[in-house]
Amino acid sequence: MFNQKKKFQEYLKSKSLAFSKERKIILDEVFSTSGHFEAEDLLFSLRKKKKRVSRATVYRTLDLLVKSGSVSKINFGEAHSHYEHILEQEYHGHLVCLKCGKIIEFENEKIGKLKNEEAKRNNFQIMRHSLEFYGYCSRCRK
Amino acid sequence: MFNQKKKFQEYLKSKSLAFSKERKIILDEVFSTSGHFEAEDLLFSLRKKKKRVSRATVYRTLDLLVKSGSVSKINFGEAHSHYEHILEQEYHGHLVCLKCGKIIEFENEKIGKLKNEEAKRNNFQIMRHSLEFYGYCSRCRK
DNA sequence: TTAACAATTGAGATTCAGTCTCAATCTCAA
DNA sequence: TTGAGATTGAGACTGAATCTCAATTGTTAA
Ligand SMILES: [Zn+2]
Ligand SMILES: [Zn+2]
Ligand SMILES: [Zn+2]
Ligand SMILES: [Zn+2]
Repeated sequence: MFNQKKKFQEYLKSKSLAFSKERKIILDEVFSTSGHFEAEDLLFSLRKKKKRVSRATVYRTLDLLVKSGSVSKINFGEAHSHYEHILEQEYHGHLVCLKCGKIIEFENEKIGKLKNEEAKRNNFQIMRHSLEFYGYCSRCRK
Repeated sequence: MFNQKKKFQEYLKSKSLAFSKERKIILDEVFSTSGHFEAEDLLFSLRKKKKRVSRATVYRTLDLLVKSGSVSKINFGEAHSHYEHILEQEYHGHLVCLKCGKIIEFENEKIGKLKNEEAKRNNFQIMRHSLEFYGYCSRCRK
């Protein structure tokens, strides 16, 4: 988490981009939330705290965070995206409940094996992955 | 493919829904394309062939196709969705090139093992999955 | 210091995919 | 034949995300 914040700052430096007041506010907010969040949620949390940053800046900064590798953008089959700050876990996926929307995270090193196999087989340089299982959680299956 | 068309018709019957002229046009078009397509592409192909079906009906029918299990909806990190008719391949994923947009399909039974492991571990009933690896294809990596 | 230039921002307009509304039409069983 | 429910198309609408552009801030060179 601490490393990830640093990573973003290094990224900005490497691209000669400023670590502006607004970018700091967003960075801190992102890493103060746990788990997944949506861009609009982030925007409203900031508003509630009277830390006014425009919607455009929120989206722009989230893009930078994604590019820097400290945040990932995920799609759970909805119209909008979700984000999460990247944890140490490298081989991380999600179980998404189709009924209640609950999201369970898992980590499984088989993802790494799969990745290596397919990278080699297809001569592909894999930078990141996205793995979601959709179904019903224990409470929602009848 | 043939089975999948039938599957859709059975689904409609099971829900007392009509296999209307429009639904047939869309079904045929979906299964005449190979690989992935976008809803707007489908709409446009139909227009070119003078088979006029409204945008609303295209989207509505794609939803039905997804529900029937004969088509799947995929997100490759873009704003719009992609669709593909479901093949026999059960454990199927995608390699997406971040530069040229090329999509390579793969099938790997490790996905099945992973699925079973996580289903058991989290007491989850998994209905479907989505697995994408993002990176650079052989032509795009320098 | 100052001038020039580039980066950054916010407000609001715009885009775009997808959904909704609703009146007209179709289907089919009673 | 009637009527309830299913289906459709046109176009209005929505919501997420992006774009525009003028104002502001930061950086560099003279
Ligand atoms: Zn649930
Ligand atoms: Zn996660
Ligand atoms: Zn490529
Ligand atoms: Zn595929």
